[in-house]
Amino acid sequence: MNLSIEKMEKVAFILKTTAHPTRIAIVQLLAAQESLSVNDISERLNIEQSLASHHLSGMKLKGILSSSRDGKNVFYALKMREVVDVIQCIAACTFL
Amino acid sequence: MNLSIEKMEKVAFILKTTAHPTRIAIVQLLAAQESLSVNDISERLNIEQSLASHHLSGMKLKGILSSSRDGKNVFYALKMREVVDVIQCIAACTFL
DNA sequence: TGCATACATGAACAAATGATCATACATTTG
DNA sequence: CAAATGTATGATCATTTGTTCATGTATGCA
Repeated sequence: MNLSIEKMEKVAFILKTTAHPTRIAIVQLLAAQESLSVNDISERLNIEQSLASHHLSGMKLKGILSSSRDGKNVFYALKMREVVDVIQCIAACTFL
Repeated sequence: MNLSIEKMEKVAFILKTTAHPTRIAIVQLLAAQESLSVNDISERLNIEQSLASHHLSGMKLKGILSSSRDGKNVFYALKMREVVDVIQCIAACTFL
């Protein structure tokens, strides 16, 4: 395939954005749920609202998630569904 | 589907280990070359020997690469070939 | 044995990251 | 409008990461 430097940097950027247990958990939730509010996520993952918000807005900023407000709630959804495959791919390794 | 906490941590660990332009470049080289010496790699990537060695030994420690000495040279090779697919998967995203 | 080549290692430092806390902003409801 | 609920943000701090430099170790060869 022979990736360019620029492409490798972008790939690294995406991998880095995904490479965290909490963020992987978020992707897993959103792979099954279409969209969830910040509260939903922070409750299900047992983390503080603030921390969830930080992770979510970061992932949105980097193009992995999208969000839309509905009343008091902000719902996040997967935008870059490819990350699901990436996670599944690594998770499928028998030696893990 | 439905990864355990432990599994998510392991996946994050692997992603983190891969998530760096230089390390992605190393994986790309080793996807095409079977095995390369530290010097080969540092020359092709235009980085210092010391830096290449740090990256390589880190990746070995984390199970992504293997190494074997042949005379004065130490040859590194891909051990966890799945990371190639992970990189290709992300790189294939049209929007990158 | 001594020197050159190839790698490894560890200290040191800057920069990035992750978590927490306090607080600000937005929306709905009384 | 005031209070309550849901979310965002920014400061702070500890930890991790990436890089460089100096130096150490291993192997081959004169």
